[in-house]
Amino acid sequence: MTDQVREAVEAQGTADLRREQMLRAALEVISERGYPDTRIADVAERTGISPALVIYYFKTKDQLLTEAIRYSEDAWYADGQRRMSSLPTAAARLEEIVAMSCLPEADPEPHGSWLLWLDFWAQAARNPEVASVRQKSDERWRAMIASLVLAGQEAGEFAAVDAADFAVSLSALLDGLAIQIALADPVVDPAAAFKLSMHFVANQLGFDWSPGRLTRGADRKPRPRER
Amino acid sequence: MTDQVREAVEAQGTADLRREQMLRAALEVISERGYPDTRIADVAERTGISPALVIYYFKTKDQLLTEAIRYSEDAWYADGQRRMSSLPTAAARLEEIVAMSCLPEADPEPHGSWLLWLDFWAQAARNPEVASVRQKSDERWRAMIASLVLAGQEAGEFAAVDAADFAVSLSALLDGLAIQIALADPVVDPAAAFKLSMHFVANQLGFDWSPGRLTRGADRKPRPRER
DNA sequence: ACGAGTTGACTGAATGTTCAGTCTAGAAAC
DNA sequence: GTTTCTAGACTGAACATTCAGTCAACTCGT
Repeated sequence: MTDQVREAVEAQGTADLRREQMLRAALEVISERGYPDTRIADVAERTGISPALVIYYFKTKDQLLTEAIRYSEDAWYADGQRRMSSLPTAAARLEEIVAMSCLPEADPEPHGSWLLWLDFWAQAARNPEVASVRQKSDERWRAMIASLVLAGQEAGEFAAVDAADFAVSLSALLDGLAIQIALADPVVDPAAAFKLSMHFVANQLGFDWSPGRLTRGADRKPRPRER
Repeated sequence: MTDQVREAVEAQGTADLRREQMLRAALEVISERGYPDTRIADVAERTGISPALVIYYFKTKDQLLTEAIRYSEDAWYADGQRRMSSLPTAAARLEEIVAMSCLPEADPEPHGSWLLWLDFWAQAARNPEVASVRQKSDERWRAMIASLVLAGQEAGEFAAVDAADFAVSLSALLDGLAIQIALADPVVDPAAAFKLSMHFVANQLGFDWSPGRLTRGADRKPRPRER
């Protein structure tokens, strides 16, 4: 662990490393305590530095938290792109996306990322900075879905639905299910959410899908952690 | 105004009246400032009383806010029941439900109720009291949808889909769209959300639906306010 | 009918805590 | 030897909650 850190220190400037450590720590704390109850002191402690240093890097608490959210968003999106890049068909990529939204998989903190979304949304309601991050993120997300649909249609995999409308619907559905998953609703577990989503997708796009077609979770090698 | 208040005082105990005033004030403040930034002083000021009295009625701030949310939930659900009761077909009732989730209509505070949901979810993530309120509320909501579907199926209006699955999907879709609406996403306005939802419903349940079938918003008499 | 007791609603002024952000000065890097 | 990092101690403000009591409306014994 210390070695990893040291390597990283060599690799990039101390400053950048520190920044990232703090951002990551901030994300951890946010998902544990919630955005409003996250204290500078928590982030400092987890990073192993003094609270003053946090303020030195990020002028204000708000900036720290906002940047943390931006960081998380970017990581999530990049992760999506990376995962999809290795899959051949549009259908498989769509399935990967849906899985990413529904299934915890190798995620370390049990419900971490999902809870983050809830705070994120609530914060976006009043904080314009956060609102703009969220808006862009959603835009990207929908664009990703839409372009996948278009690709699938060109390849003859999918029926001719309106890609933009489909993107809005699917992303909304996934968001709604994510809420239930994040809050551990007894009737909507991840697997059920995944199945429902895929049925929706297959039905709308007119292709066949049955559960377990891709053996998820069994044959995956441990991915490098991020977020 | 003073007369109304006086009447109300006669009608029910002073205590109950006060409670309700505070709960309503709390909801207003929550949707303006957000749950975490709601101060007891705000609620007191809006009710025209001293902060101490708020604590006198609700032992802690947390209790006040939790009860406010419960109050709001109950009102919303009761409103749904009331609205549906006057509609003849299952399809019309479903449409009413969807409209209630998507369209601001005569709602006074512009985005009030929707923002409330975001805070509500975020809060449910860590506050068990709130979590249980949310859970029950969602249960009710899905049960309402499912029973509507069953009724429609018995009446021969709807196709034979699994009612429970449909309820989960529709409520998730509506939640997801509600987020976009609450956060004023430029591409997902209420009307578009309504249309998308109804297409989903009609498609799943196998009936025809075209926008504007029921002339919404034109022929409605002003309903008594609540929430 | 009336005044001493009783109760419930209510308040203003503390109290105490929790934090974000500042200040000063030392260590390290360049 | 100056700039960049870093920490510890500190301040000031914002709040939730407590406390000690006021005030009005009642009961009920006489």
